[in-house]
Amino acid sequence: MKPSPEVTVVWAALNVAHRTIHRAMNAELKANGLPSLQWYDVLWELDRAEHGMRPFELEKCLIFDQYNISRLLRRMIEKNLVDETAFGDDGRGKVVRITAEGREMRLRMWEIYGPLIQKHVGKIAEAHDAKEVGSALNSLFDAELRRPRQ
Amino acid sequence: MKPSPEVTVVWAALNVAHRTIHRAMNAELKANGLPSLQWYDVLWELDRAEHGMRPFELEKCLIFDQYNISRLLRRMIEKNLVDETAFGDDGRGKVVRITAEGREMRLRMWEIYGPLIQKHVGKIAEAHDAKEVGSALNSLFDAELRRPRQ
DNA sequence: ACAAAGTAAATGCAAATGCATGTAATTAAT
DNA sequence: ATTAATTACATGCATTTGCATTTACTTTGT
Repeated sequence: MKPSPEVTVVWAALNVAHRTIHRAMNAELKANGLPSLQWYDVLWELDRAEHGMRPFELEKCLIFDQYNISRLLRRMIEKNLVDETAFGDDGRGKVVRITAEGREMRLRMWEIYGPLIQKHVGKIAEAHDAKEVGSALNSLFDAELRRPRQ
Repeated sequence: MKPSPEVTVVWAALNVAHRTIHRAMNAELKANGLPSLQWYDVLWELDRAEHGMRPFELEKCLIFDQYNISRLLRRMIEKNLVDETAFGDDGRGKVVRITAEGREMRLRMWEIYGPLIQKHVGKIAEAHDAKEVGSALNSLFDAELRRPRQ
């Protein structure tokens, strides 16, 4: 079935908005000597997880590929933002936790990132109903693992 | 300035929607032996350009980095989807054009891609005003180079 | 109990990307 | 007219990603 013009417009706009904003944010983070948004997402999920998380949980809730989570975690562990411990109940598994240093890093990132969200995405609230748009976008994917985000 | 919760929800939803849909579409294209959405975007822009385009124009309208466009075009030229000719008026420049094979490829991709847009993004039209959402998303970036898209 | 199937995570190798810089041509400045 | 600054595009090198496969357990089926 061919896509309707309205739907196509949504898709095109979604792409452009995402790319433009994402690249601007990453550039700004980098300019401040901070890691990328990817790292923020991991830190944020781990910061909220009371008892750490399994890599496969991160994989699902952040929509990463398994091998990417695996390697990203290794890099973050090397930087002491995250640590890992074996998971007793299942010999294959492990649990990753954010470190104190990781929490600090997340906060430093948030000082930059938070205002950037408002700057780039806040425009939407000027002429549109942000709640409506958020809910519309949320309807676009099958949510199983969604947890509220800061 | 800290971001408002509504705005943050829009941003989070924008990210999840984009990633989920993008990865599903690319997976489907690959499963059909077709190139990625990136390639589609280039083919589409070139298909509409009557007299070819300069790489720097593609760079701007597709929001690519200069070196990425440069290398992407090289790969597409190697596959005979695109060809290049020197640009007479400016010795530094060149003009790239879609080939007949490139047009064919775009159509083959569109047969898969079009329905996927409807499938993944069409949901939005069930419970929301797609035009409103499209316009809201379009308000998120400063558009200079926007041209309507199929 | 044992083999077969499934799941969690890591990894070797190839391809793509990011970053800095290079090359060549054009435009601006004095 | 010469030099300096800018623009268009390419590229070497390091990092990251994608893909396929591997390793090490666990669960299921008989």
